Amino acid sequence: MQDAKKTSPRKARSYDAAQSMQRITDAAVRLLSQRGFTALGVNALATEAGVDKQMIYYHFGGLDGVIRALGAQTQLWLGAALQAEPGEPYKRLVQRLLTEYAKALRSNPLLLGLLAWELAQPSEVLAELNEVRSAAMHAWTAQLRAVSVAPPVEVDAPAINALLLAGLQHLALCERSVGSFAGMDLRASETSARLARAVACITDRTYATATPAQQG
Amino acid sequence: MQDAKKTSPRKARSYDAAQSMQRITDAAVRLLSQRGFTALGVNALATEAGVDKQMIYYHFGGLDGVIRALGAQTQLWLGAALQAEPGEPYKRLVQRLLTEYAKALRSNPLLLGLLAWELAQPSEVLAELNEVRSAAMHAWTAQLRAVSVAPPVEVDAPAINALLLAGLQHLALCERSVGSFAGMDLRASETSARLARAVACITDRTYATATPAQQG
DNA sequence: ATATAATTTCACCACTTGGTGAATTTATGC
DNA sequence: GCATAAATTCACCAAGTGGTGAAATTATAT
Repeated sequence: MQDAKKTSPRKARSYDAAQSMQRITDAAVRLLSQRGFTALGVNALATEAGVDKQMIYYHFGGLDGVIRALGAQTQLWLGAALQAEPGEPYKRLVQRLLTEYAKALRSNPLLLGLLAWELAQPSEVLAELNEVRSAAMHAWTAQLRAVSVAPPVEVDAPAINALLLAGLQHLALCERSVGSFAGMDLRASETSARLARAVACITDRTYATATPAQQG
Repeated sequence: MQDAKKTSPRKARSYDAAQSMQRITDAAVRLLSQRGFTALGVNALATEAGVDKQMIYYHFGGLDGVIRALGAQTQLWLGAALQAEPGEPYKRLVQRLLTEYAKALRSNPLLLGLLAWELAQPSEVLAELNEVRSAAMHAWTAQLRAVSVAPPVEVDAPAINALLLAGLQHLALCERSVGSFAGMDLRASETSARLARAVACITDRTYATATPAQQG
């Protein structure tokens, strides 16, 4: 009975700060991605983590600290997995980016929870996270712009891309909450493919710079 | 002093059910559009309305009843102000629709509050409102389809329109909460014009059916 | 005028919320 | 082994939550 402590010395410590913090952040992720930000209170979080709520104040200084830790721990803004290929035309690059972003977003319930939270209740902590996220995205697009080809000049590429990005983000949020938008069943199996094709179609035609050689 | 009751018989009734209900729904609109749905509790609503909270249960049966009344009272889904002009090409029609929708949405904080609420906390009552709203929108597009020209067949118009609509809606939500999206300052004066132009550009090029006569 | 129904207010309930002081238990350095 | 610090638990607080029963007030019909 009591030899369990010796067989696994790494796990069976009763007073382990790191483990407690991990439990708390894990529970926060669970609550936020499954039940939304309204369920993320001090009491509920402590209960979900199986820990006294005082631990939240002791280790993180409060709920805000947990949120910040969440941002530091998880990669909320998509890793730099997306790279520009050498001679890739701008329109195809944007298309690939958007569809990849949509896919990544749909499989990241934590980020979706944070985004919904920010839309409903803007706060300083969430603004911090947003700051970091958008800064990363900015740097990433800048690095992209340096490497890849230039966008067409005759259109307002930033506005267009923002609009499409916002659309995909909104549809991801709707899929998770209501499940549909404007009559489209977002949880249907073919929907994501339809949207990907729509993105492709839009980028293809909108970023078609006075094509030197007409094809198809 | 006591003649005030006789001078304005319509207003100075102390026990007026209609007036109480109006006060409550008005207060609900105020709270929801200004402070978000987390501020819309039974107690806060009663206080804001200057009425005992029992009135909420007596007249509406609870908070849900107030929400339903909100949906019935206000026109949440844009009046039928948008009509298709006789020979208007599809792409211009869609463009006009989208920009009008964006404009109307931006000036309707109540609807924005409800949308944000639904994204964060899907509930039955909100689903009802959403149902009504999307049904109205569906009927409206159907009537539109009957009157106006047909959309191009070579593209998935519903998906494209949904994506653009979702983008505008998301940007409206972001404008109200964080104020920016993807590095764009949504509260800047020229932003709405930029977005309108982006929409015009996208629809113009995406819905350009093998144009019979090239102009411009 | 008066009885009755509609409307409003008051007082209270159990429960949850975020937050804190103090005691208790475990780890750690000497 | 022992003092000290770190980590955890417990007990409690004031304030706020949704909700209800019953009394009090006002309108209305007779």
